[in-house]
Amino acid sequence: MARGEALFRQGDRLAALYQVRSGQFKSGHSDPGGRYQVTAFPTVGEWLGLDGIGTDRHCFDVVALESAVVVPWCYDQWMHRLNGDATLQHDFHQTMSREIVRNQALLLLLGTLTAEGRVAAFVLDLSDRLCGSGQPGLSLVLRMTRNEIGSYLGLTLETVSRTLSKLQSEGLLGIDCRRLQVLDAPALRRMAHRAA
Amino acid sequence: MARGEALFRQGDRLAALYQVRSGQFKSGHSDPGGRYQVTAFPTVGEWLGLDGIGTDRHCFDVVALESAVVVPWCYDQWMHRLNGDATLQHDFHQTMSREIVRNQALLLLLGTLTAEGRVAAFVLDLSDRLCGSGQPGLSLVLRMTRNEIGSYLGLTLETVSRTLSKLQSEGLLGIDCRRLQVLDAPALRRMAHRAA
DNA sequence: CGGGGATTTGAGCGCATTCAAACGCAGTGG
DNA sequence: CCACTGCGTTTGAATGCGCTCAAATCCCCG
Repeated sequence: MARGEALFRQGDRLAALYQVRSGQFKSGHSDPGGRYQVTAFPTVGEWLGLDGIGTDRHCFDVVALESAVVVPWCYDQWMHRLNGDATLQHDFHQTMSREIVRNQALLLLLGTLTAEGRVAAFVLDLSDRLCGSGQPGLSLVLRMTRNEIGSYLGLTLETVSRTLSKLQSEGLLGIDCRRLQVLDAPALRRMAHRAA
Repeated sequence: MARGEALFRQGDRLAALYQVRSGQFKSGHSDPGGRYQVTAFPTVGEWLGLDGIGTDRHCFDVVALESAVVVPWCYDQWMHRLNGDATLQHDFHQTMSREIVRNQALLLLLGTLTAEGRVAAFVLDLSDRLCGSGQPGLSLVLRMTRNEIGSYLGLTLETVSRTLSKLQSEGLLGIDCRRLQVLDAPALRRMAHRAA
């Protein structure tokens, strides 16, 4: 699918679950007041659409941030397969459970960290998921805007920009607009784990 | 189980899933830095222990805030039952999915609302879950401390206290230490949906 | 090469936090 | 019965972090 294209939209009926083969996505939600918040940046290996099982309708949008490939699994067929395969069923439950845990980690982040800690955690998380366990100096491309990052972290786009600049001036990471490299993962990790 | 007793603790091996029959609980997580954050206040009807499926170990503590009753389901037996019953399996998936969605709603809350909006949302959520759809004037008992509420909402205990006092002085709710009643649900709802 | 969105940077402000003190209440022991 | 202690709550004052408003610059893309 192409950059900017939606895999599904909030309110769509649940048709299939998807597994990401390549590409970065954003998953978001707009509330009654009309504002929009990014709730995740899914990427390779993750499942999309799990939010729709609860009510048969999707609660979030999922949009591709670059050209991407996903494998669709028709929901009914998938359930039928699970029902005959205890191992696959267990794997699937583990996936959903981990999704719950992942969100709770994010809650902790939003509830306790300063802007610096949030951005550090975001950078580490993204580099882990895109490059495997943070090899220092490895460069990656941020497909999302500062605004989207801010929405995800509960910050304004200006604060995100300022914080990235600050972390760069301290030598913890290199950043050239969308291109980013982690230089001092341990220091970032310390920020991400420290209290507000 | 008695007030203050733990159903399970972070790191415990997953033995069973539990359904709450009565009582209020808190679910929390302590991070490497040693700080503790409340991530939910489960109550009647909710499932406990779903976080443990992903890794076979629980990622959170669950502690009773008052004497409570839960129904345990041995995990292996439960999985076996699911495997032969497509309807039950679907119900269970819906439960897990809703858990995911619930957390994302909380993310939105922490990411976008002011202290006032957060407290309003908390009060409404709690009264909905304890009393059914907010009947005005109905009084309920907060089993958790201001500190626990603040931890859950990403605020300090002082801010929670101040905000509750303010909402009371505006006539939106009545509060006498642990006893609380919703007086103007629509106004609270507006606060909880308004932007920061 | 021009246009528009994204990004960076600055200045001032406001909300929530931090620090601090006083009060209420339950449990305990003299 | 009352002082004493500990914990939870309330309230006040001052600080500071992140937001708002604003302007300049960069970069992608047509």
